[in-house]
Amino acid sequence: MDNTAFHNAFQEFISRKGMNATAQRRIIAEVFFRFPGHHSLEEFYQRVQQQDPSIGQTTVYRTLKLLCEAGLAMEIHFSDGIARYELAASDSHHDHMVCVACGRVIEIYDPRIEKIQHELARKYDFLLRGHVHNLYGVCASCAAREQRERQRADGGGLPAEKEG
Amino acid sequence: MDNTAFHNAFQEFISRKGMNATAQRRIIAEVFFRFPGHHSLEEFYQRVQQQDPSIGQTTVYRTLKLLCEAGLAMEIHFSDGIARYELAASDSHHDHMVCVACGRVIEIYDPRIEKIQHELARKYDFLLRGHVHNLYGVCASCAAREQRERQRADGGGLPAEKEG
DNA sequence: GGCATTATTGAAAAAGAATGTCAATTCCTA
DNA sequence: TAGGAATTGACATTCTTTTTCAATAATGCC
Repeated sequence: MDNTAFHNAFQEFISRKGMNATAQRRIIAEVFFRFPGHHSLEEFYQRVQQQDPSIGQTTVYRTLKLLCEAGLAMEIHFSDGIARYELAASDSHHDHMVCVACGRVIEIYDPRIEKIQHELARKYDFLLRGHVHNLYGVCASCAAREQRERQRADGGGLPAEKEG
Repeated sequence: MDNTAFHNAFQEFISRKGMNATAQRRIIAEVFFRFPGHHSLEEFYQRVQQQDPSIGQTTVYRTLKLLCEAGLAMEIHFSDGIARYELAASDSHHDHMVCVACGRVIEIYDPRIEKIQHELARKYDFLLRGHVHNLYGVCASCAAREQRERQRADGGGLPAEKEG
């Protein structure tokens, strides 16, 4: 996979802002573009450390913010309160099915939604940069577990005579 | 608006779990059911304080978690890292068009998306509790402003002969 | 190439939010 | 109403995000 276009876009943003293209920024951007999926600051920091242990967490943090400003990254939130970052490329998708019980995340993709999103952007006169689309619910196994717990609670608490 | 059904559901959950129905829990649930929209712990706490200043933040926090467990509340995250809670009623919509430049938020609603969401939940065997759907982009006026700034940046650096 | 200026870095501290602790209080059952 | 368990609320702790600031590195100028 070639990420030249991303690097160029970042470079261009950096110089337009009158900022310096430093080795740290290059390495962090590199890691970001090559590490698919949505990851926390900590996870990116670990990866960056492998590349160059001298780079600090603060710099990773700031560079991720910078990538967001440049429109190349997106900060997304599931339900655990930890910020995650992922590629905000127009062909990357941010549709997730999140289990509120166990935290499991399934990536989903439906071209119809993409199509409608573009329609809506046109309707409201927006230049679409990305989106976050999280469906929250309870996955099958957690639903089953909750069901069992509910039954145990009924059965254990007091022998229920009444129905419903 | 009558929230009896919600209160009953909460009551039922409380007793099913073998928990006590306390005055605090009743007041907090009351505030939650009557305070429309998505609010942070702090905001709910303020409201509860008005009702009963003796109730502590911890109890509000715990009761909101309880409401989530009961499937009556949902914890949602925008992009500021603060957890917000809102009614997990099936008819609540969370679709927003957000301008990343000026922060303007337009509420959107498209029944086709709702329909697809239910389809997807079925496909992945999830019990849907709610969703967050944010489209991020640049609104028309901000896009125009950014365009001007880009041109000024070009013009300022070196006298540009070419037209964009 | 060397120097001054300015931006950037990274360790540590601060700020902020979420969660845990525990003695005091309240609630439920008998 | 008494006993035992659950709950409460002030505070402490943990965890993440953000700021601070002295040291360092990059850029432009000569």
